[in-house]
Parts: sequence; C-alpha cells; structure tokens
Amino acid sequence: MMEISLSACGIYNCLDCRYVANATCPGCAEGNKHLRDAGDKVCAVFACVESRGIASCQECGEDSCVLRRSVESICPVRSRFENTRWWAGRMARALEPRKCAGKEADSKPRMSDRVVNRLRWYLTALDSLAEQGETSVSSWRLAQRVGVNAALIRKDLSRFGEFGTPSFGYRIDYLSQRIAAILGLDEPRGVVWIGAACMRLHLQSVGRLAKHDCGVVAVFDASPEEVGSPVGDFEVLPLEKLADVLAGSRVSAAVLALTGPAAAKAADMLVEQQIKAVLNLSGEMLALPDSVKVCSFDVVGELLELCHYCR
Amino acid sequence: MMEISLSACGIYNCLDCRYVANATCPGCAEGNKHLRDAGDKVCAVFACVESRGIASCQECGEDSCVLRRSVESICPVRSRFENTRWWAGRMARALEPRKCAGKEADSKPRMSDRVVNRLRWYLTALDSLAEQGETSVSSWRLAQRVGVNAALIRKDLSRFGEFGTPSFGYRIDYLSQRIAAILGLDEPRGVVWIGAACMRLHLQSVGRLAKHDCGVVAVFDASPEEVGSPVGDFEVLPLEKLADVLAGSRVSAAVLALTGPAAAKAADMLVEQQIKAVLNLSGEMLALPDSVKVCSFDVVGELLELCHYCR
DNA sequence: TAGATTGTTAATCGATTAACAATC
DNA sequence: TAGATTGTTAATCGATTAACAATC
Repeated sequence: MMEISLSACGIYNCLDCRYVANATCPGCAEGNKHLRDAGDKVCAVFACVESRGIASCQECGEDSCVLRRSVESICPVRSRFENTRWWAGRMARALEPRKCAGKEADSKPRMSDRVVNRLRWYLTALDSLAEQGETSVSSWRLAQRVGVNAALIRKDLSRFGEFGTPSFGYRIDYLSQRIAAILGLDEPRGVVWIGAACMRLHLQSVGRLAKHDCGVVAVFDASPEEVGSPVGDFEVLPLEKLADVLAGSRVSAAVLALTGPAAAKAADMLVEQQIKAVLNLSGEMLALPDSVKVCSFDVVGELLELCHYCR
Repeated sequence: MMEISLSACGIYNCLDCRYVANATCPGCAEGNKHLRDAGDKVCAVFACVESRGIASCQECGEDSCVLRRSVESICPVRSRFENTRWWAGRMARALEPRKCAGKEADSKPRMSDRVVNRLRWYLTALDSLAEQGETSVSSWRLAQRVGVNAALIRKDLSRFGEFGTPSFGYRIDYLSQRIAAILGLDEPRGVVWIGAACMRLHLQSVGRLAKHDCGVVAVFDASPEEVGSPVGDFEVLPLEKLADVLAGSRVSAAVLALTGPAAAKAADMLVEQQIKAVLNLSGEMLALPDSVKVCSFDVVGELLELCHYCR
C-alpha cells in the first residue's frame, strides 16, 4: 500500500465540511475544484474515512481508496476552523431548538419497505456520527455516509415532518430520536430468540438491541441437548414454554434460527402466539399469513447469488 | 388448531394443477369458483402446502391458513388423474426437448440486482419441486411458490432466451440448469470463510453450496484462540495465510464474519487480493471500492427494522 | 447581507403488471 | 380441435432525482 505524507500531497475535499483545501495532485499537477457530488471525477480526492464518497483521479488514475488509511480522520478545513468564532457560531446556530416539531403522528402514512430500510440506515449513520461527537449534519453529508442521494433523504424525512433548519441541516440528537419514534423504537419491546447456537454467536451484538429498549427476553431451542444450557445470562428454554413467556409480555418479534423441519414447526407456534414479525435465519422458505412480517436471510442462498457478481 | 376431515369439507383449488374440485364450504355453504389469482378472495380455498397463495373465506372468515396442516400434500385432482392417459400425455409432452435454446450468451445484458435476486429464488423453488419428483412447471405455479407475478417470471426469463413451451410450461431440469448458468453457477467456484464461529454454525448448510460447485475452500480467523482449531474438515488458518490460499485458486467470494475493527482489516486484505464479492455479516458498515460487490446483513439492525412492523 | 440548505414540486427513470397474438 | 400457456408489447405504477422557491 502506497504511503503518502500529508504535507507533501493532496487536494482534500472533506466530506465533513465540503470545503476544498488548496493543493496540487502529485500525479498530474492539476489544481482543485469545488466538488458537490460524490460521483464527480476530480483529481486526487481523498475521502474522509468511513465515507463512501471515494473517487479516483481522472488524470493519473490514482485511486484514493488505497490512500484512505494514510489520511484517516484528517479533515484539514475542520481542524483549521474548529476553534474560530465562525465555526462556533455555525455549530451553535445549528443546535437552536426546532420550531416545527413534525406532522401529526396519527396520519400514519403507509411507508414502503424501502423507506423503512433507509430510515434504519439513517439511524445507524446518525448514531455513529453522534459517537464521534458531532452535533449536526446536512442531508448531503448524511447521504455520503449512507450511500444515497441527498434529495432522497430530504424526501424521506419530509413525509413525517420538518426536522431540519434551512442552511444548517439537522440536529443529530433530535433527528435520531424522531427517526427512532417513526420506526417504533420509542417504546420498549422485546424479542425472543429461537436457536441457542445462533444466539450464542450474536451475544456481543445484542447489546445494541438493548440500547434501543428492545432486548432479548428469552432463548429457546428445539433440541434437548441445548435446553437447560446457559447462553449469556439466559437459560435455554424448551419450545413448550414459548406460550408462557409470550403471554402478557411486550414481545412482538422473534428470531427463528433452527434448521430443517423444526423451523416450520416453531414458526407455526409463533403464528399461534400472534407474533407480529419474524426474522427467519433458518434457510427454509416459510409460508406464513400476511399478518406476520417475515424477513428471511439465508447465508447459502445469498452466497450463490453473489457468484453472479464474480463474472 | 381446527381439524377438518377431507371428505367432509372443502373446495380444493389446487395450486399444483389449478383445477377446482366440487364441494361446499362448511361455514357458509357457498359453492366453488375457478380461481386464477392468489389475491382472489374465494370461499374456503385450501392452498397446497408450501404455496404462499393462502386466502381466507370472504363469507365465514375461516382462514385457510389454520387448516393448512390437515390438507398437507393433498392435491385431489392430481391424485385422481395421475394414472390416466390424459395426465401421462400431458406430462410426456411437457418433457419433449426444447427447440429454441436461448439467446447468445455474449450479448450479456446487464441485469439489476432485483433480477439476480429473483432468479436465485426461482432456482430454489425449482430445486424443491425437483426434489418432490416434479418434471415440469408453469410460470403461474412457480409464481405461487416464489410469491411474485407470473408475468414477471416470464419477463425475467425471456431476457435470456425462450425456455418454455406454450401450453405446457417449463421443464424443471432444463430451466434449472439454464438459470444456474445465468447466475454463473455453471463453472466451479470457491469461497473463503473468515470467522470460525460463524462457519461452525453453518456447517450443515454449506453442503448446499457444494451441490452447486461452490464449496468452502478454507476457514480463517483473526483470534489466536481459534487458529488451529478444527471446523468440520477444516483447520482454522490465520489471516496471514489469506494471500497464499487465494493465489491461483478459483476463489472469488468471501464470507466476512468477524466483529469490530478486525472486520475492516480483513476486508482490506480481501480487497488487496482482488476478491470480487463479499458477504458481510460483521455488522460493520464497510466502505469498499465499487469493484467489489458487497452484500451486508446485520441481525441486530434487521431486528430493529422489524420493530416498525410490530405496530 | 450573501450563501447554504431545507422542504417540495415536477421530471425522470425503472420496475411491474395486464393483455394478447403466437404457439403448442 | 379447443384450451392452455408462452413470449412480448403497451400501460401502469412507484421510486428516485433534479430543480428551485422559501428559509435561515
């Protein structure tokens, strides 16, 4: 991997602040341009880490991707202005409380699966921005992170209210909370996990669930060997206990990670218990009533699909 | 669950043969209708098992779904005619070799991700039909299985050639083989699996990969505790061996199932080795060059998304 | 103020479906 | 033959994008 010293080279089109620092490309000596869209081909654009807006130089063919590591976390414009009054004022104003708080929730427009999916990604990106200490974001910058068009983000959000401030973008904490509410993450929920081995594999990750008031409530398994064994703080329960656990609880979703015929059997039990949504990791094609939202993921099938992209 | 004796009740609109047996609904005594679309609401339609075309009775509200188990595998028309000359002739003619063998492969039309995904589902459905001993299928019946519109299936397939025979549908073995070829499953490939624990969980399923000449070639892990331990017939290798294994092999796809920063590091190594496609199960957002096809699946994120469908 | 960014409308693009002549 | 089902065209539908007035 090519190592580039920061002082020697580079037009830094920072995806954080969108300003371009003056410099010259070592490959073709071309000067800088003001860049609006990630698709624009400019000379030696070094994208900030984690952004998907990576481009390669049109003239010398240098791919900014291989340079990524060496400019990690560097945003020259930001670091230059961060302590100025200009920057402080810019940030302060972006944090002023919003006037318009959003459309009436009872109108509840039906949104497509695609919108739901994108909202989830917006939330993830906002979370990671917040972790980095950011307080505001523009639709353009958020679009870079998620890999979609900025207009689409504004359109998606405008279905539910006016969450932004012209000229300053969106407050991250406020927007994050609103999207969570839209997705139904504002009230506590629980999920049951059927398939102890799979749960064991994801033990670390489920902490993120709990953060959103949506923790695992119980772990089940069909196999007698698993029942009674520990998984994290849980004891694996037999499927017969499913009805007892679900009765009167806030559980409305389930992870189904058994294999073979046991999967269909467990699915039927879940339907009987009026479960609302199932994440089907069993690899089986489930035929459940329309009242249940099913999301299926099958590693093997997905791998076969990927083969098409290997030429 | 309500138990229904087959002799006592039912309008059987078989999704296998599309014929409707005469009978009367025990709930509302309404007669039968000839049903073309799964969306049609008719009285007590008992869908064949595995089909998604499940409807509930418009009059008495009886949901055929709860009856599903009791009519499992029953297709009255088929069983009545299976041994007749009519049926034999019907099946024999459907098996006649095709005249038109498909468009030139070199035209290679760019297909959208959606088409690729549907083709994969067609293949899965065809595989399961073949397992049941079926030899031919109509676009309508296949559509029932996969849960899409029949016209869409015909349109998808017609991009690549004429695989069917008017009035008799498609030969399952021929169509199956052609779709595999379109997806690039006709020549042997291999995948590397990074993340021993995840591989261990999917040990049974990967047999299906091998069936399509696309087996796991090696298993890697970043953690020193895993390296050297056995996973099925494999010994877990350290990531440092990645380049050696990939050099000169037919591997073009990888499963990436490490967590945290190790995932991004391994991803960079894969990119360096010119991998073509990555199935990213790490839960991290990867920023890889466009030359690599990435498919990401994050259990926790997906669960949060499902919360929206729980009201 | 001047410049930046929102929310929203109109234009574009692509994907799905209905319909039907051609075929078996 | 009559009836069924394909391959394909035209119509429909929905999703994305570009553009811009309103706003800060």
